[in-house]
Amino acid sequence: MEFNSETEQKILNAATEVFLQHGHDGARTEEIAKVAGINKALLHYYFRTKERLYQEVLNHQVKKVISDLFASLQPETDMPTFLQGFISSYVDRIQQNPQVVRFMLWEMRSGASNLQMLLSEIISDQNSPSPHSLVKRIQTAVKEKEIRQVDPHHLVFNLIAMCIYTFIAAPIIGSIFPDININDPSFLKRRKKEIFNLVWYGIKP
Amino acid sequence: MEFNSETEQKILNAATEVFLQHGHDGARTEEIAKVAGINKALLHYYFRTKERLYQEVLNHQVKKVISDLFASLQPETDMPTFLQGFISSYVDRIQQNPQVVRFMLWEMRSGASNLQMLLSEIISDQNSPSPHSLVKRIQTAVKEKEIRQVDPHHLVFNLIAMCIYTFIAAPIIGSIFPDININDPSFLKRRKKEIFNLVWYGIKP
DNA sequence: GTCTATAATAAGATAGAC
DNA sequence: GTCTATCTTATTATAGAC
Repeated sequence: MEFNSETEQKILNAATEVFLQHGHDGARTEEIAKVAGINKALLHYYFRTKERLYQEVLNHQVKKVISDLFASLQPETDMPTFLQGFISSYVDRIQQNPQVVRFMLWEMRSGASNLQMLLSEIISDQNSPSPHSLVKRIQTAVKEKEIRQVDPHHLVFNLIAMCIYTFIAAPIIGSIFPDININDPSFLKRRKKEIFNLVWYGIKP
Repeated sequence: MEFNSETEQKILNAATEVFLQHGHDGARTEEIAKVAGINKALLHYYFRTKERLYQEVLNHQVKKVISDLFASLQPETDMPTFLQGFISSYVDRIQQNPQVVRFMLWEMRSGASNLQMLLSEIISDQNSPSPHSLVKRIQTAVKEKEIRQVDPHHLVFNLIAMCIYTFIAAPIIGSIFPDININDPSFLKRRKKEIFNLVWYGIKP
Protein backbone atom coordinates (compact mmCIF):
# COMPACT_ATOMS: atom_id res chain seq x y z
CA MET A 1 0.00 0.00 0.00
CA GLU A 2 1.60 3.19 -1.15
CA PHE A 3 0.73 6.56 0.32
CA ASN A 4 0.39 9.68 -1.73
CA SER A 5 3.00 12.28 -1.17
CA GLU A 6 1.88 15.37 0.63
CA THR A 7 2.18 17.47 -2.53
CA GLU A 8 0.16 15.01 -4.56
CA GLN A 9 -2.55 15.24 -1.95
CA LYS A 10 -2.48 19.02 -1.94
CA ILE A 11 -2.98 19.00 -5.70
CA LEU A 12 -5.84 16.53 -5.44
CA ASN A 13 -7.57 18.64 -2.82
CA ALA A 14 -7.18 21.77 -4.88
CA ALA A 15 -8.37 19.99 -8.01
CA THR A 16 -11.43 18.74 -6.17
CA GLU A 17 -12.30 22.22 -5.04
CA VAL A 18 -11.85 23.77 -8.47
CA PHE A 19 -13.50 21.01 -10.50
CA LEU A 20 -16.54 20.87 -8.22
CA GLN A 21 -17.02 24.59 -8.54
CA HIS A 22 -16.34 25.12 -12.23
CA GLY A 23 -16.87 21.69 -13.74
CA HIS A 24 -14.52 19.98 -16.15
CA ASP A 25 -14.69 22.63 -18.84
CA GLY A 26 -14.60 25.67 -16.60
CA ALA A 27 -11.71 24.47 -14.45
CA ARG A 28 -8.26 25.90 -15.16
CA THR A 29 -5.10 23.99 -14.34
CA GLU A 30 -3.48 27.26 -13.42
CA GLU A 31 -6.12 27.91 -10.77
CA ILE A 32 -5.73 24.41 -9.40
CA ALA A 33 -1.99 24.94 -9.13
CA LYS A 34 -2.51 28.28 -7.45
CA VAL A 35 -4.96 26.87 -4.91
CA ALA A 36 -2.56 24.01 -4.23
CA GLY A 37 0.24 26.50 -3.73
CA ILE A 38 2.39 25.09 -6.51
CA ASN A 39 2.71 25.68 -10.26
CA LYS A 40 1.40 24.08 -13.42
CA ALA A 41 4.57 22.18 -14.19
CA LEU A 42 4.42 20.29 -10.93
CA LEU A 43 0.81 19.45 -11.54
CA HIS A 44 1.78 17.85 -14.81
CA TYR A 45 4.66 16.10 -13.15
CA TYR A 46 2.26 14.30 -10.83
CA PHE A 47 -0.78 13.79 -13.04
CA ARG A 48 0.51 14.14 -16.58
CA THR A 49 -2.69 15.73 -18.00
CA LYS A 50 -5.73 17.66 -16.88
CA GLU A 51 -7.80 14.70 -18.02
CA ARG A 52 -6.12 12.22 -15.71
CA LEU A 53 -6.39 14.58 -12.78
CA TYR A 54 -10.07 15.04 -13.53
CA GLN A 55 -10.65 11.31 -13.64
CA GLU A 56 -9.00 10.87 -10.25
CA VAL A 57 -11.21 13.53 -8.74
CA LEU A 58 -14.37 12.26 -10.39
CA ASN A 59 -13.69 8.67 -9.42
CA HIS A 60 -13.10 9.54 -5.82
CA GLN A 61 -16.09 11.86 -5.52
CA VAL A 62 -18.56 9.48 -7.10
CA LYS A 63 -17.52 6.69 -4.78
CA LYS A 64 -17.82 9.01 -1.82
CA VAL A 65 -21.26 10.27 -2.80
CA ILE A 66 -22.67 6.80 -3.23
CA SER A 67 -21.20 5.34 -0.07
CA ASP A 68 -22.10 8.39 2.01
CA LEU A 69 -25.64 8.13 0.74
CA PHE A 70 -26.15 4.66 2.11
CA ALA A 71 -23.64 4.46 4.90
CA SER A 72 -26.13 5.51 7.53
CA LEU A 73 -29.01 3.23 6.62
CA GLN A 74 -30.40 1.31 9.57
CA PRO A 75 -32.67 -1.28 8.00
CA GLU A 76 -33.40 -3.02 11.29
CA THR A 77 -35.44 -0.20 12.76
CA ASP A 78 -39.15 0.33 12.16
CA MET A 79 -40.22 2.36 9.15
CA PRO A 80 -40.78 5.80 10.72
CA THR A 81 -37.45 5.65 12.53
CA PHE A 82 -35.74 4.33 9.43
CA LEU A 83 -37.12 7.15 7.30
CA GLN A 84 -36.38 9.83 9.84
CA GLY A 85 -32.81 8.60 10.13
CA PHE A 86 -32.26 8.53 6.42
CA ILE A 87 -33.76 11.96 5.79
CA SER A 88 -31.94 13.58 8.67
CA SER A 89 -28.49 12.28 7.91
CA TYR A 90 -28.86 12.70 4.17
CA VAL A 91 -30.05 16.29 4.40
CA ASP A 92 -27.17 17.07 6.74
CA ARG A 93 -24.66 15.59 4.35
CA ILE A 94 -25.98 17.44 1.32
CA GLN A 95 -26.13 20.69 3.21
CA GLN A 96 -22.52 20.33 4.24
CA ASN A 97 -21.43 19.73 0.68
CA PRO A 98 -24.07 20.63 -1.90
CA GLN A 99 -21.47 21.18 -4.60
CA VAL A 100 -20.84 17.49 -5.10
CA VAL A 101 -24.40 16.81 -6.14
CA ARG A 102 -24.55 19.83 -8.39
CA PHE A 103 -21.30 18.70 -9.99
CA MET A 104 -22.41 15.11 -10.49
CA LEU A 105 -25.77 16.02 -11.98
CA TRP A 106 -24.02 18.33 -14.38
CA GLU A 107 -21.14 16.14 -15.47
CA MET A 108 -23.33 13.08 -15.90
CA ARG A 109 -24.51 13.90 -19.33
CA SER A 110 -25.96 10.86 -21.03
CA GLY A 111 -23.13 9.20 -22.82
CA ALA A 112 -20.46 9.66 -20.17
CA SER A 113 -19.58 6.02 -20.51
CA ASN A 114 -16.66 6.15 -18.08
CA LEU A 115 -19.10 7.13 -15.38
CA GLN A 116 -21.64 4.50 -16.32
CA MET A 117 -18.94 1.89 -15.81
CA LEU A 118 -17.70 3.44 -12.60
CA LEU A 119 -21.19 3.39 -11.13
CA SER A 120 -21.80 -0.18 -12.20
CA GLU A 121 -18.58 -1.22 -10.47
CA ILE A 122 -19.49 0.48 -7.23
CA ILE A 123 -22.99 -0.91 -7.21
CA SER A 124 -21.98 -4.45 -7.98
CA ASP A 125 -19.47 -4.48 -5.13
CA GLN A 126 -21.29 -6.60 -2.58
CA ASN A 127 -19.41 -5.25 0.42
CA SER A 128 -20.69 -1.71 0.11
CA PRO A 129 -24.29 -0.72 0.64
CA SER A 130 -26.13 0.35 -2.49
CA PRO A 131 -29.40 1.97 -3.49
CA HIS A 132 -30.71 -1.55 -3.71
CA SER A 133 -30.54 -1.83 0.09
CA LEU A 134 -32.91 1.10 0.33
CA VAL A 135 -35.22 -0.41 -2.26
CA LYS A 136 -35.19 -3.74 -0.45
CA ARG A 137 -36.04 -2.22 2.91
CA ILE A 138 -39.10 -0.61 1.32
CA GLN A 139 -40.09 -3.81 -0.49
CA THR A 140 -40.06 -5.64 2.82
CA ALA A 141 -42.17 -2.95 4.43
CA VAL A 142 -44.74 -3.24 1.66
CA LYS A 143 -44.81 -7.01 1.89
CA GLU A 144 -45.34 -6.95 5.62
CA LYS A 145 -47.96 -4.21 5.34
CA GLU A 146 -45.85 -1.86 7.40
CA ILE A 147 -46.68 0.70 4.70
CA ARG A 148 -49.27 0.83 1.92
CA GLN A 149 -48.73 -0.55 -1.57
CA VAL A 150 -46.14 1.71 -3.14
CA ASP A 151 -43.53 1.42 -5.90
CA PRO A 152 -40.19 1.10 -4.05
CA HIS A 153 -38.09 2.61 -6.82
CA HIS A 154 -40.26 5.67 -7.10
CA LEU A 155 -40.29 6.16 -3.37
CA VAL A 156 -36.49 6.09 -3.38
CA PHE A 157 -36.43 8.65 -6.20
CA ASN A 158 -38.85 10.83 -4.28
CA LEU A 159 -36.88 10.68 -1.07
CA ILE A 160 -33.59 11.55 -2.70
CA ALA A 161 -35.20 14.27 -4.80
CA MET A 162 -36.67 16.05 -1.80
CA CYS A 163 -33.51 15.83 0.27
CA ILE A 164 -31.36 17.19 -2.52
CA TYR A 165 -33.48 19.81 -4.20
CA THR A 166 -33.43 22.86 -1.98
CA PHE A 167 -29.68 22.76 -1.70
CA ILE A 168 -28.80 22.60 -5.36
CA ALA A 169 -31.56 25.09 -6.21
CA ALA A 170 -30.50 27.39 -3.39
CA PRO A 171 -29.64 30.41 -5.55
CA ILE A 172 -32.95 30.16 -7.40
CA ILE A 173 -34.91 29.79 -4.20
CA GLY A 174 -33.04 32.66 -2.65
CA SER A 175 -34.04 34.95 -5.52
CA ILE A 176 -37.68 33.92 -5.56
CA PHE A 177 -38.27 33.76 -1.82
CA PRO A 178 -35.86 36.29 -0.32
CA ASP A 179 -37.06 35.62 3.21
CA ILE A 180 -35.93 31.99 3.12
CA ASN A 181 -32.38 31.22 4.23
CA ILE A 182 -31.38 27.72 3.21
CA ASN A 183 -28.48 27.47 5.62
CA ASP A 184 -30.33 28.65 8.69
CA PRO A 185 -30.51 25.78 11.21
CA SER A 186 -34.23 26.38 11.70
CA PHE A 187 -34.79 25.93 7.97
CA LEU A 188 -32.92 22.64 8.08
CA LYS A 189 -34.99 21.38 10.96
CA ARG A 190 -38.19 22.43 9.25
CA ARG A 191 -37.10 20.89 6.00
CA LYS A 192 -36.47 17.49 7.56
CA LYS A 193 -39.77 17.57 9.39
CA GLU A 194 -41.78 18.52 6.32
CA ILE A 195 -40.17 15.83 4.18
CA PHE A 196 -40.73 13.20 6.81
CA ASN A 197 -44.35 14.15 7.41
CA LEU A 198 -45.20 14.18 3.73
CA VAL A 199 -43.60 10.81 3.17
CA TRP A 200 -44.83 9.10 6.29
CA TYR A 201 -48.43 10.26 5.97
CA GLY A 202 -48.08 9.47 2.29
CA ILE A 203 -47.16 5.83 2.75
CA LYS A 204 -48.43 4.63 6.12
CA PRO A 205 -50.97 1.85 5.72
CA MET B 1 -41.61 46.17 -32.47
CA GLU B 2 -38.70 44.89 -34.47
CA PHE B 3 -38.37 41.30 -35.59
CA ASN B 4 -35.16 39.36 -35.57
CA SER B 5 -33.75 38.50 -38.93
CA GLU B 6 -33.90 34.88 -39.92
CA THR B 7 -30.15 34.48 -39.55
CA GLU B 8 -30.14 36.04 -36.12
CA GLN B 9 -32.78 33.56 -35.10
CA LYS B 10 -30.84 30.63 -36.52
CA ILE B 11 -27.84 31.67 -34.46
CA LEU B 12 -29.94 32.03 -31.32
CA ASN B 13 -31.42 28.57 -31.80
CA ALA B 14 -28.01 27.04 -32.35
CA ALA B 15 -26.58 28.89 -29.37
CA THR B 16 -29.42 27.64 -27.20
CA GLU B 17 -28.77 24.07 -28.23
CA VAL B 18 -25.03 24.28 -27.64
CA PHE B 19 -25.12 26.28 -24.41
CA LEU B 20 -27.75 24.02 -22.85
CA GLN B 21 -25.67 20.98 -23.63
CA HIS B 22 -22.19 22.20 -22.76
CA GLY B 23 -22.83 25.11 -20.43
CA HIS B 24 -21.20 28.51 -20.72
CA ASP B 25 -17.63 27.29 -20.33
CA GLY B 26 -17.91 24.18 -22.46
CA ALA B 27 -19.67 25.87 -25.37
CA ARG B 28 -17.59 26.81 -28.42
CA THR B 29 -18.59 29.63 -30.72
CA GLU B 30 -17.33 27.60 -33.63
CA GLU B 31 -19.77 24.81 -32.83
CA ILE B 32 -22.60 27.29 -32.52
CA ALA B 33 -21.73 28.72 -35.91
CA LYS B 34 -21.55 25.26 -37.42
CA VAL B 35 -24.91 24.22 -35.99
CA ALA B 36 -26.41 27.47 -37.25
CA GLY B 37 -24.95 26.81 -40.68
CA ILE B 38 -22.90 30.00 -40.74
CA ASN B 39 -19.41 31.01 -39.61
CA LYS B 40 -17.91 32.65 -36.56
CA ALA B 41 -17.53 36.04 -38.13
CA LEU B 42 -21.24 36.32 -38.75
CA LEU B 43 -21.95 35.30 -35.20
CA HIS B 44 -19.84 38.19 -33.99
CA TYR B 45 -21.49 40.50 -36.48
CA TYR B 46 -24.84 39.85 -34.84
CA PHE B 47 -23.93 39.40 -31.20
CA ARG B 48 -20.50 41.00 -30.84
CA THR B 49 -19.20 38.58 -28.17
CA LYS B 50 -19.82 35.10 -26.82
CA GLU B 51 -20.84 36.74 -23.56
CA ARG B 52 -23.68 38.76 -25.08
CA LEU B 53 -24.95 35.77 -26.98
CA TYR B 54 -24.91 33.76 -23.79
CA GLN B 55 -26.86 36.42 -21.92
CA GLU B 56 -29.53 36.45 -24.62
CA VAL B 57 -29.90 32.71 -24.40
CA LEU B 58 -29.89 32.62 -20.62
CA ASN B 59 -32.37 35.44 -20.34
CA HIS B 60 -34.79 33.83 -22.73
CA GLN B 61 -34.52 30.36 -21.22
CA VAL B 62 -34.98 31.48 -17.63
CA LYS B 63 -38.11 33.41 -18.55
CA LYS B 64 -39.43 30.42 -20.42
CA VAL B 65 -38.74 27.97 -17.61
CA ILE B 66 -40.48 30.11 -15.02
CA SER B 67 -43.51 30.92 -17.12
CA ASP B 68 -43.85 27.34 -18.38
CA LEU B 69 -43.76 26.16 -14.82
CA PHE B 70 -46.77 28.12 -13.80
CA ALA B 71 -48.61 28.62 -17.05
CA SER B 72 -50.81 25.60 -16.55
CA LEU B 73 -51.89 26.18 -12.97
CA GLN B 74 -55.62 25.94 -12.44
CA PRO B 75 -56.19 27.34 -8.97
CA GLU B 76 -60.00 27.18 -9.22
CA THR B 77 -60.18 23.41 -9.18
CA ASP B 78 -60.26 21.29 -6.03
CA MET B 79 -56.97 20.20 -4.52
CA PRO B 80 -56.59 16.68 -5.97
CA THR B 81 -57.44 17.87 -9.46
CA PHE B 82 -55.17 20.87 -9.04
CA LEU B 83 -52.26 18.70 -7.94
CA GLN B 84 -52.81 16.10 -10.60
CA GLY B 85 -52.90 18.81 -13.25
CA PHE B 86 -49.72 20.44 -12.03
CA ILE B 87 -47.78 17.19 -11.72
CA SER B 88 -48.91 15.85 -15.06
CA SER B 89 -48.17 18.92 -17.12
CA TYR B 90 -44.94 19.70 -15.31
CA VAL B 91 -43.55 16.19 -15.67
CA ASP B 92 -44.43 16.26 -19.35
CA ARG B 93 -42.66 19.55 -19.85
CA ILE B 94 -39.50 18.47 -18.06
CA GLN B 95 -39.41 15.21 -19.92
CA GLN B 96 -39.65 16.99 -23.24
CA ASN B 97 -36.77 19.28 -22.34
CA PRO B 98 -34.77 18.10 -19.33
CA GLN B 99 -31.69 19.98 -20.48
CA VAL B 100 -33.04 23.36 -19.49
CA VAL B 101 -33.33 22.40 -15.85
CA ARG B 102 -29.94 20.76 -15.79
CA PHE B 103 -28.46 23.88 -17.37
CA MET B 104 -30.16 26.28 -14.97
CA LEU B 105 -29.21 24.35 -11.86
CA TRP B 106 -25.64 24.28 -13.05
CA GLU B 107 -25.21 27.85 -14.18
CA MET B 108 -26.92 29.25 -11.12
CA ARG B 109 -23.92 29.18 -8.88
CA SER B 110 -24.42 31.42 -5.91
CA GLY B 111 -23.12 34.79 -6.86
CA ALA B 112 -24.50 34.90 -10.39
CA SER B 113 -25.89 38.33 -9.67
CA ASN B 114 -27.16 38.90 -13.19
CA LEU B 115 -29.45 35.93 -12.71
CA GLN B 116 -30.60 36.99 -9.28
CA MET B 117 -31.77 40.25 -10.82
CA LEU B 118 -33.33 38.58 -13.81
CA LEU B 119 -35.36 36.30 -11.56
CA SER B 120 -36.45 39.14 -9.34
CA GLU B 121 -37.69 41.03 -12.38
CA ILE B 122 -39.69 38.11 -13.67
CA ILE B 123 -41.22 37.36 -10.31
CA SER B 124 -42.18 40.92 -9.55
CA ASP B 125 -43.99 41.27 -12.87
CA GLN B 126 -47.59 41.11 -11.76
CA ASN B 127 -48.96 40.00 -15.10
CA SER B 128 -47.17 36.69 -15.18
CA PRO B 129 -47.91 33.81 -12.83
CA SER B 130 -45.19 33.10 -10.29
CA PRO B 131 -44.28 30.49 -7.71
CA HIS B 132 -46.20 32.64 -5.31
CA SER B 133 -49.44 31.63 -7.04
CA LEU B 134 -48.67 28.02 -6.21
CA VAL B 135 -47.82 28.92 -2.63
CA LYS B 136 -51.04 30.91 -2.30
CA ARG B 137 -53.22 28.12 -3.60
CA ILE B 138 -51.75 25.83 -0.94
CA GLN B 139 -52.14 28.44 1.78
CA THR B 140 -55.82 28.73 0.94
CA ALA B 141 -56.22 24.97 1.02
CA VAL B 142 -54.66 24.85 4.47
CA LYS B 143 -56.83 27.68 5.75
CA GLU B 144 -60.02 26.06 4.50
CA LYS B 145 -58.94 22.67 5.83
CA GLU B 146 -58.96 21.20 2.36
CA ILE B 147 -55.60 19.70 3.36
CA ARG B 148 -53.81 19.23 6.68
CA GLN B 149 -51.53 21.81 8.27
CA VAL B 150 -48.46 21.92 6.04
CA ASP B 151 -45.75 24.44 5.21
CA PRO B 152 -46.70 25.78 1.75
CA HIS B 153 -43.17 26.65 0.70
CA HIS B 154 -41.83 23.24 1.55
CA LEU B 155 -44.67 21.54 -0.25
CA VAL B 156 -43.84 23.57 -3.35
CA PHE B 157 -40.18 22.56 -3.06
CA ASN B 158 -41.18 18.94 -2.67
CA LEU B 159 -43.47 18.96 -5.66
CA ILE B 160 -40.93 20.56 -7.96
CA ALA B 161 -38.16 18.31 -6.65
CA MET B 162 -40.05 15.13 -7.39
CA CYS B 163 -41.17 16.23 -10.83
CA ILE B 164 -37.66 17.24 -11.84
CA TYR B 165 -35.40 14.68 -10.26
CA THR B 166 -35.65 11.53 -12.34
CA PHE B 167 -35.09 13.47 -15.53
CA ILE B 168 -31.95 15.31 -14.59
CA ALA B 169 -30.57 12.25 -12.80
CA ALA B 170 -31.47 10.01 -15.73
CA PRO B 171 -27.92 8.85 -16.52
CA ILE B 172 -27.27 7.97 -12.88
CA ILE B 173 -30.55 6.13 -12.54
CA GLY B 174 -29.91 4.30 -15.78
CA SER B 175 -26.59 3.01 -14.47
CA ILE B 176 -27.90 1.96 -11.08
CA PHE B 177 -31.21 0.47 -12.20
CA PRO B 178 -30.59 -0.79 -15.72
CA ASP B 179 -34.12 -2.10 -16.08
CA ILE B 180 -35.69 1.33 -15.71
CA ASN B 181 -36.22 3.38 -18.86
CA ILE B 182 -36.96 6.98 -18.02
CA ASN B 183 -38.43 7.84 -21.39
CA ASP B 184 -40.76 4.89 -21.65
CA PRO B 185 -44.38 6.17 -21.60
CA SER B 186 -45.30 3.61 -18.97
CA PHE B 187 -42.57 4.97 -16.70
CA LEU B 188 -43.95 8.46 -17.14
CA LYS B 189 -47.46 7.38 -16.27
CA ARG B 190 -46.22 5.50 -13.23
CA ARG B 191 -44.07 8.42 -12.15
CA LYS B 192 -46.99 10.85 -12.20
CA LYS B 193 -49.21 8.44 -10.30
CA GLU B 194 -46.63 7.73 -7.61
CA ILE B 195 -45.89 11.41 -7.06
CA PHE B 196 -49.55 12.26 -6.85
CA ASN B 197 -50.36 9.45 -4.45
CA LEU B 198 -47.48 10.26 -2.13
CA VAL B 199 -48.41 13.92 -2.05
CA TRP B 200 -52.15 13.52 -1.80
CA TYR B 201 -52.10 10.87 0.92
CA GLY B 202 -49.40 12.95 2.52
CA ILE B 203 -51.45 16.13 2.82
CA LYS B 204 -55.15 15.23 2.81
CA PRO B 205 -56.81 16.23 6.05
C1' DG C 1 -24.84 40.40 -44.79
C1' DT C 2 -21.67 36.96 -45.46
C1' DC C 3 -17.37 35.10 -46.22
C1' DT C 4 -11.94 33.88 -45.79
C1' DA C 5 -7.95 34.87 -43.59
C1' DT C 6 -5.68 36.30 -39.64
C1' DA C 7 -4.69 38.52 -35.36
C1' DA C 8 -4.73 38.25 -30.25
C1' DT C 9 -5.11 35.79 -26.38
C1' DA C 10 -5.80 31.97 -23.27
C1' DA C 11 -4.70 27.34 -21.73
C1' DG C 12 -2.57 22.92 -21.66
C1' DA C 13 1.74 20.81 -21.86
C1' DT C 14 6.99 20.36 -21.95
C1' DA C 15 12.22 21.53 -21.61
C1' DG C 16 15.74 22.27 -18.86
C1' DA C 17 17.96 24.53 -14.80
C1' DC C 18 18.36 23.92 -9.94
C1' DG D 1 10.77 17.47 -6.62
C1' DT D 2 10.11 22.00 -7.89
C1' DC D 3 10.66 26.02 -10.46
C1' DT D 4 10.83 29.56 -14.71
C1' DA D 5 10.53 30.05 -19.33
C1' DT D 6 8.66 28.52 -23.50
C1' DC D 7 6.15 25.86 -27.00
C1' DT D 8 1.81 24.42 -29.12
C1' DT D 9 -2.61 24.43 -29.82
C1' DA D 10 -7.37 25.97 -29.24
C1' DT D 11 -10.55 29.75 -29.03
C1' DT D 12 -12.32 34.26 -29.25
C1' DA D 13 -12.42 38.17 -31.97
C1' DT D 14 -11.45 41.35 -35.97
C1' DA D 15 -9.99 43.09 -40.80
C1' DG D 16 -11.10 43.44 -45.18
C1' DA D 17 -12.80 41.45 -49.68
C1' DC D 18 -17.14 40.51 -52.00
